[in-house]
Amino acid sequence: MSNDTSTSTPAPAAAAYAPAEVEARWYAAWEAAGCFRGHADSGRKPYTIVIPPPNVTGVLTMGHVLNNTLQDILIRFERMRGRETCWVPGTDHAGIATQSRVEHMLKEQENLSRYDLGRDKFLERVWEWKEKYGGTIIKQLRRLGSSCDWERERFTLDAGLSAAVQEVFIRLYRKGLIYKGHRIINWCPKSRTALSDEEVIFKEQNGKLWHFKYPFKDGSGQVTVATTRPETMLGDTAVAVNPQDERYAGLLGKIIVLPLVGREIPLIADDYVDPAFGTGAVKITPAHDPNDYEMGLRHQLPMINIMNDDGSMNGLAGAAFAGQDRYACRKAVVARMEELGLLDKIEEHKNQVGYSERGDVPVEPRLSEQWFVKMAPLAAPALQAVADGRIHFHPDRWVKTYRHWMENIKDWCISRQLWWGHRIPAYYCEACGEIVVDHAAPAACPKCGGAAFRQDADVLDTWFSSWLWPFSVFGWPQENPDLKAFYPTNTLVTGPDIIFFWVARMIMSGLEFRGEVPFHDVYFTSIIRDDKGRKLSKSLNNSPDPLDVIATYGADALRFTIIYIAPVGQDIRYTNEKCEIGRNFATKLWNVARFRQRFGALSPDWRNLDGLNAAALRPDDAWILRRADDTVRALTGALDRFDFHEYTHTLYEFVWSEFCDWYLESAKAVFNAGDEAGQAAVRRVFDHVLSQVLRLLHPVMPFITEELWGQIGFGATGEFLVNTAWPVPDAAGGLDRLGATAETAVRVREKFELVSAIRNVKANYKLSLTTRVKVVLVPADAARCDFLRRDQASLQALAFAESVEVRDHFDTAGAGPCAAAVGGAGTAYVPLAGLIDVAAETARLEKQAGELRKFIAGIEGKLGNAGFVSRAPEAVVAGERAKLADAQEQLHRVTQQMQSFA
RNA sequence: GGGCGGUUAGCUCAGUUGGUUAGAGCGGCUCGCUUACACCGAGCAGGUCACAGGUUCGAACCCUGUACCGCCCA
Repeated sequence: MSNDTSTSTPAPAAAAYAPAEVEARWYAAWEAAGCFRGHADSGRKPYTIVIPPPNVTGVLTMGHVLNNTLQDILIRFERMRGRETCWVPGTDHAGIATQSRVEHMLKEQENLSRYDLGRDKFLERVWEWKEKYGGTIIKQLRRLGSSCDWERERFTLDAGLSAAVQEVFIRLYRKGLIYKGHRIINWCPKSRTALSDEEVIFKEQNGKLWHFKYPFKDGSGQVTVATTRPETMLGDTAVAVNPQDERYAGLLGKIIVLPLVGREIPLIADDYVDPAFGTGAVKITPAHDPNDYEMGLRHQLPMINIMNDDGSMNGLAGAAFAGQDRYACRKAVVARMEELGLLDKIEEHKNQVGYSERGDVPVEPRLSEQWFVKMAPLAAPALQAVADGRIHFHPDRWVKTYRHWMENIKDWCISRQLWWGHRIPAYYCEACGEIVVDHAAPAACPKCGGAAFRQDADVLDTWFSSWLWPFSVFGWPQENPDLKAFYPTNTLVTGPDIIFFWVARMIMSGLEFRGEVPFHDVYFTSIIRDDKGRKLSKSLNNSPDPLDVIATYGADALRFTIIYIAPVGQDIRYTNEKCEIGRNFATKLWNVARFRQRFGALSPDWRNLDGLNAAALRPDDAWILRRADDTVRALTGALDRFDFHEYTHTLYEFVWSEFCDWYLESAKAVFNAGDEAGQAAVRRVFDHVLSQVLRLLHPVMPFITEELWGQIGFGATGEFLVNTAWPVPDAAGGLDRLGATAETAVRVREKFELVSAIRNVKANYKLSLTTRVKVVLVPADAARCDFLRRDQASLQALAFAESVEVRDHFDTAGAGPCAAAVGGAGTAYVPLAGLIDVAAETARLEKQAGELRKFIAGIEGKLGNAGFVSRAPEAVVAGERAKLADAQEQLHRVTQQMQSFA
């Protein structure tokens, strides 16, 4: 851009596109103009997406880039198609992550723990932190170009969303679907809270299997048990064997004296025990293992919890071990057992150890009183909604994963021993202990009349608010126009890693509380990996910062690249250098615009082809119009099918390999030499197609397309490409009437192939592309002859020919040695006086002849097969015959040419 | 142990209901400043489609099995 006002000719735009300034300018303009706002009352058909709320402690990652680019593509596409789009952004409060972050900060900066501050003061500090740092990722999403409706930004701890959480808890409690119970749950000793099953990540470890001898009380011997967790023996209340196991048949019912503890425990039989594992005898610790817990219930065994909430041993573990960390205790137990001669042996053993997702320490299964959601009744309708197609998954194989989980669903532990989150709306009567679940503590206890209540100290799992997101963001439980207009939402874009955490639960809550599915389509994204196929992680230091990438390549380039390289349904291997794909493409586009601007103002009638007639169009014009139309069709279909790969690849191919490589070059012939009428016609076609390209490209590259749309002048002042209509394919045969038929397209393509053959001849003689040569063109037949004669100027320009003469015959004998480019459309003779190397030329033709012969042999093989001729569809057989005739004819021309050298 | 994906050019990946001379980008080689673009253009090379069977007139594509890699669930 030039600031020079003294001259009317602006300085030429730079050859390379510089995204930074353009991106900042347009995003601000869009937002200021309210382009992204969804209006519940517009009367237009809504299209809604709710963002998978990123963690409020989070920063933008490449995963977010992919996920949000996909959502933005859909939103921008549907907006251009005239839908009332609403993309709701926001963040979740991330209970454990946020609380730990602030606790860590307090410790570092003020040497305070949350207990030092107390609950209320601590929560004030967390809110302060949230206000200060919690908006990071939201700001970063703007840099990416995400066209979210920012006025609807939500946070899971907002008053409205908190009201929804409370309402849901109360309703489910009253319905009997939420209960409080003593269960074995997953305990994170680092965060000191219960976790749900989904928050446990199993890692394979090289552990050990310790074999301990447990003596019988009667002195008649002993039983050897094998365990991976020796410290838990302090809580053993039985030893179990399989009832079918003959080794132990006579020993059942014997009493064992538990070493180190002295407790008397029985030898029992239970089908659950696998006789093949270890010694076939298993120590049973009901308070510290889910399977043992079940067995404990079946056999009414005592359940002894031997650990504190931080993973250290408590008094029930015995005085010798109390206070020790669980792993220190493990060593101590083994050492003591060895001293006592009760350690039989130690084996190497690979096992799966559950880790806390957030705390990254081994989870301790622990008997504990928690709140649960009874899931089976919620799962049934959710299963049905996916089974009967009210919700579609893409790729649809995820349905199996979903179904398997839903059919084996377990109750959901929703209470967390944290302070940051939605406090459980349960009140306990101080007098009698009665539980009252309500919006507030009652005035009097319904049971004893007592007036003193204490609220449950715990908060709810963050996902217990996220699962309401598709309707809580619109104000539920208040009925209002937003909710009515925008729920159910249309499409959810998310990673398959949270299919259980979030997707499945949203479907359940949507059906339970709204009686309607929360969305109709779920698109599961790829997972981004580095070039070695490793997951991106902080510890590997292989996570590129998207903001750095945007600074280097531009947001459009990043967006385009990440979609372009995403394989269909597979993980992405990403490196920053791949963004060159998008950057180069943006530059290409930028230069198309620069090229166009050199040849006059925008055609006034670029919007459509009305009033054009076939006679005014060159074959090349007809070809590009037809190809553009094909492209509109293909891209619309691709986006409808969530085929983002096809969308970007088809677009790239069309713009680069057809519009730029051929049409633009062909247009030069007219722009540089044609008459005014001819130039106007080509400008109009060029502009029409370019307008389609910019619109088609806008969903994935919003910034540069908006910039060029404005620069070229497609939009009136104040009009945004964002709000411009998506191109529609030709419906009424308009293109056919302009001669832009499929047949024309084939003929033009054939002509281009001939041009390539001529260029090949030049390259073979080390002549530069632009070296002017004479070309004598002999078309393959009369129809092609007519066709090629229609526009020799294009042929001449594309081939960089000094002249092109179209003849029905060429006597090579008279003209002397001559190179020949043989293509389907005909033979192009290139007399290269003094340059012809007969041996090289023969070799080149011989190679082509070899290829043709191989091809012919293949087809002859097929056609010689009686089965093929009689069974294959007629059209296929006819097609093969046509190809054969064509190839034979070409081969004839090639061999003839070789003979001319003889 | 159960389930799901993958195996196509040196690398990363396409390949629509079985009929293509199996494609693209990057990388490689040879030319080239042709006033849109060297973040470019032209040309070229490069693949027994993991393996073994089967179905079919015809298989990268469908079926069975095997091997290896990855993910999810127990």
